[in-house]
Amino acid sequence: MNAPTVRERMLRVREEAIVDAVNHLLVDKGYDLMTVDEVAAAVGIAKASLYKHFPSKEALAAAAMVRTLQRAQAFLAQLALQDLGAAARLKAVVRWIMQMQYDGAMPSLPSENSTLRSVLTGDRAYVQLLMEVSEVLGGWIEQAQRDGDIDRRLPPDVVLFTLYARACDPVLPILKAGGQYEREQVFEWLLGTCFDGLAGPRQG
Amino acid sequence: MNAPTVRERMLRVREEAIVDAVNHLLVDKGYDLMTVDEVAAAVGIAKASLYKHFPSKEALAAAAMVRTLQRAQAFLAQLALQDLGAAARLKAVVRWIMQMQYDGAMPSLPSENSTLRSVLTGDRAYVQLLMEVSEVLGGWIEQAQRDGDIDRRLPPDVVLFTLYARACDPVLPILKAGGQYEREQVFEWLLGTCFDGLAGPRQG
DNA sequence: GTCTATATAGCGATAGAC
DNA sequence: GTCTATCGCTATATAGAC
Repeated sequence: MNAPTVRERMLRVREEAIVDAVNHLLVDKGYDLMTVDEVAAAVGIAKASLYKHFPSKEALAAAAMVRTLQRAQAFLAQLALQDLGAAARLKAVVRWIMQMQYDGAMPSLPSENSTLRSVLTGDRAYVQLLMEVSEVLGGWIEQAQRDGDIDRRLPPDVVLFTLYARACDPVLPILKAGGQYEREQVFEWLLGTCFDGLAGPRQG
Repeated sequence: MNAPTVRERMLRVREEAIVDAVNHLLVDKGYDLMTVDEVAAAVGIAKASLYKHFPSKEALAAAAMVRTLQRAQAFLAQLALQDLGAAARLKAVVRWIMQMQYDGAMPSLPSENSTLRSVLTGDRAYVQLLMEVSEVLGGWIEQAQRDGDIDRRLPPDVVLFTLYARACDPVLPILKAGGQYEREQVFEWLLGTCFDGLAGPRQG
């Protein structure tokens, strides 16, 4: 690979700006309610110009979600370097998800039957990344079960789905919208209900 | 009130059929992807006839969600007659939600920023019912906290939102779609993660 | 109250000039 | 690659006959 030309760098910057706008709109309105006109307006270019960069609305959304997954992957890699137990790593992941969502930096994962879901399952890069991330998390889950920090009777994939579901939990946005609790306090409560349940820790 | 005429009864039956079809489509595709044409086709009447019964797509969805809430309310009333502790009642409610969803009888509650949410918050009957249901659940939650079955440090509304969120948890449909676990087994796992967390019960 | 046919509008995507 | 202008389709909602 040669060094990128000025032209290529400008293109890359422009496309980053597009993905930023898409990301913001996905957070704000979700895939179905987001329009390509809005994306173009947010970036400050004409709609037709958008289509020179990305071939479809689906590709726009996929690009944003792929970038989110890449950031998640980077966070996992950084976590893996630290001297932490498996359960502590999993909790850090959930906390990271909540922080990203609270700060409006991460779109909700698509629930079943959504348009976005079918878009993403058709995107090779996204599926590949999701598999890699799941691989890493799966290893930590099994380790946490051996450590006795996660219920050994739960199949690892059930645990994995439950963790992923934190990325589309409506409780966080509701509590944020309510505005009567502190950010960190909300994180503590939701981390608690996730790992210790509504009953709370038994030996505290 | 006089006794209903034959005409009124036929009207009511027809509208029940419409709400049934809407309910089914809401479960299947969600509000945004459901079209009024589909509803009409499912009922077997023309679209224009639908609009004689309900003034808009929004009203259709609201009617279906109101009926769901009425059924929830009836279940709560029945539960209140039984000799159960507060925590046991709350678990029964969560189990009921999961059963309804598993059997395709209950649409997912709308997450934040969805079209359906703004539709429902604008519907007086729905909001009123939701308040009544929340009142009952709120009482049980506080009792369960006094009993020590739910973490006393959690604000009751955080607990309430967490329970409501079980009605739009993607983990249940994913596990159902996977098809590799038994229905009752899935309920046990999800009930467990809800009340005892991923860590599981500590003194079991 | 049911139908057929149509109005109206929004949105994804494209044509074609520059 | 950027723009303006427009196509083509779909979906909500309505008109008007019966």
